Amino acid sequence: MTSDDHRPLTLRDVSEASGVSEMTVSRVLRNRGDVSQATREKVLEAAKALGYVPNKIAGALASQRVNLVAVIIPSLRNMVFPEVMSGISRVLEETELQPVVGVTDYLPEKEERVLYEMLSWRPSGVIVAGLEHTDASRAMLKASGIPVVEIMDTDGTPIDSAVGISHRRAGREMARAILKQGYQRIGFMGTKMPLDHRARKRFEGFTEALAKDGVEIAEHEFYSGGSALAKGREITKAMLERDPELDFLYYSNDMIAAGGLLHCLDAGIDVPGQVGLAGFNGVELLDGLPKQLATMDACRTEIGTKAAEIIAARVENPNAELEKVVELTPKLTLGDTLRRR
Amino acid sequence: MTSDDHRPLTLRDVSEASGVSEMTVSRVLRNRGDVSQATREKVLEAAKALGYVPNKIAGALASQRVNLVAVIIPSLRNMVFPEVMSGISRVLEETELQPVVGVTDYLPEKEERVLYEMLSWRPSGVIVAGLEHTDASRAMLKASGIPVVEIMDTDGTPIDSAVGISHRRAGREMARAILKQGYQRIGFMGTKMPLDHRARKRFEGFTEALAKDGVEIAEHEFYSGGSALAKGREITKAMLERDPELDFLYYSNDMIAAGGLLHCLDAGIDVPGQVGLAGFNGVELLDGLPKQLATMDACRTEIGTKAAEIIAARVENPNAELEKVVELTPKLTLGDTLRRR
DNA sequence: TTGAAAGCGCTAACAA
DNA sequence: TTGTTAGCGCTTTCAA
Repeated sequence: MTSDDHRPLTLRDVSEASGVSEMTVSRVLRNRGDVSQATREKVLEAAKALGYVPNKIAGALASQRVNLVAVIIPSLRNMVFPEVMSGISRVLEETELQPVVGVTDYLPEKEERVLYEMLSWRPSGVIVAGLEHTDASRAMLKASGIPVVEIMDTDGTPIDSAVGISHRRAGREMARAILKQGYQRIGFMGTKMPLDHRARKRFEGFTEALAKDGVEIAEHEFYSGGSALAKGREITKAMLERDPELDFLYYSNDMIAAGGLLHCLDAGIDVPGQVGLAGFNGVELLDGLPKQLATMDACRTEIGTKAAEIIAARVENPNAELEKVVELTPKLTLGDTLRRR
Repeated sequence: MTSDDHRPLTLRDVSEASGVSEMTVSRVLRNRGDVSQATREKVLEAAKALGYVPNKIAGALASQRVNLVAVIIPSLRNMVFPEVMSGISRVLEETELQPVVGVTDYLPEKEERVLYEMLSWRPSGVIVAGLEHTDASRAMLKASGIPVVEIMDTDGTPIDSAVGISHRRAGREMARAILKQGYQRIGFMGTKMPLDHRARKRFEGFTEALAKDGVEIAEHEFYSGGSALAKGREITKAMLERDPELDFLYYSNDMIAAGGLLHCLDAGIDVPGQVGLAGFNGVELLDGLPKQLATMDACRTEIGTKAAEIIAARVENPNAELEKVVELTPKLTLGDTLRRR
């Protein structure tokens, strides 16, 4: 039996192996301060030979600096969030900062737990989806004293700053576009998610703008679970059977809208002549459907990059004067399903 | 100007506020050791009133324990990995352990960097996608002395242990199923990813099994970039124009296969009579297409749960005797596109 | 350019 | 049941 019982290597081991003080080894490994070329090489060589990996736990405690940015999102299975993540990563890769993801499953209490957990690692900043949080979560974020960016949504008051789109406005604009094309008898389908505040706000903006023109939603249905594409087919079929006079269907996301489109094509319904369709999100994933869906893109990557830029700027200079709310403008795509001939 | 310059709270603050020693506060906050009900309440109250969030950096350094599991995957945008993640999370939620994700973008050098970064936080275990790594990465993993589970693939020799499917075998089985239905003139379409070893192994297994029956791939094409659905349409169209005699198309993933299916239906091609189709992955996302695609599911969630279970067991008992390689069996679904009438 | 000492905020181990 | 002491492995600060 050897004495190799896997004690992880420390600076001290590198120090001994290279005959240089721990302090100087530390300086070499961090590229800090002046170190002669000769010592630098000796140290690097020793570290590499031993396979030394620095202990960031100790480093962070000593330096009181943790180059982590907590990113708290509802889910990874909704393509929207991976896209936001890549925007964040792209920006942070240019800096010392690193994103760390936490997932809440759309549950406020879980968000609270995840947040507590992440804050206990003393990150340099927090990016969190949505403006709605438990009181305890808001309190923690405020007390943390670190930059906080709430993303995706701008309909509300941010704790510190916010980057996103106005979902109410998005709903209103879609409603206007639909009315403008002469559609009148409109059905709505969405997820049964009392906690998906953004979908709720879009729905509110949508009905509000319709109401201004004296139009009311003729039918609506909220689903949950299952494959979105299949669900979209299914509930579209059911809704059109209930009310065959419907001339437009608005969906809370592109996936169920795609299902709806496939149903309509199968059923020989003329789209967009007889029935128009629109979704929300602009998922590139779906380019290649028989017809291009009308949709509104949620500026996902841009939200990520902008949020990360704010965090980076605030970490760099905590007193930087930055806009508190960055409202991006979602782009409406009429596609082939929202253009009456 | 107040003295409130946002020094984060420490145990000492809670200790002073509650009149209990730091050590006892620490015990209460961690539910360790015996503490009288009275003290416990005093402490909890003080901690809550102050809004104290423990400093895990310090805790981890002192206890030499970090309840983090590094999960290193190529991408979050391929739905496969979020699904693996949810399997991992589900299991780890029952334990003290927490997953932390790192993304490599399918680049070995980036994997190496991410791994180094994660190991420097001294996690309790590592779950990493694939069996192919740089020498430096393997060395780090071996030297770390923590449990390592390589996931997705079992065609190779794991560093420590592995959970996945045999992609070679998956390719072979698909080939046999296709031949069995009497298809003879087969085209292959896949991603142009020299670094996607699993796709490569499936392709190898596929051609190998065909060769056993004296069949060779008639056409193949590798694409990159763009929306998979649109690409699938496009390259399928091109391939069928080049060789109209093809009677089967095998795709390296379900998304491009779906694009291919949509093209065939548009072009009035009888599927699966004239041309059969198959993909790989079994993405639930796509249920709801006009025809159900033949595919092979990659056991994504199960890979996640099993890998997490291994890590949890090894953390619990480092000497536990566990199987080194867990090979799961992918389920072949013939669907509507691989069944000659 | 290098080194020595002190301490980051917590917990293990032991003492009372 | 509670408290005291001594570090965990680094970095900051200051001295040489």
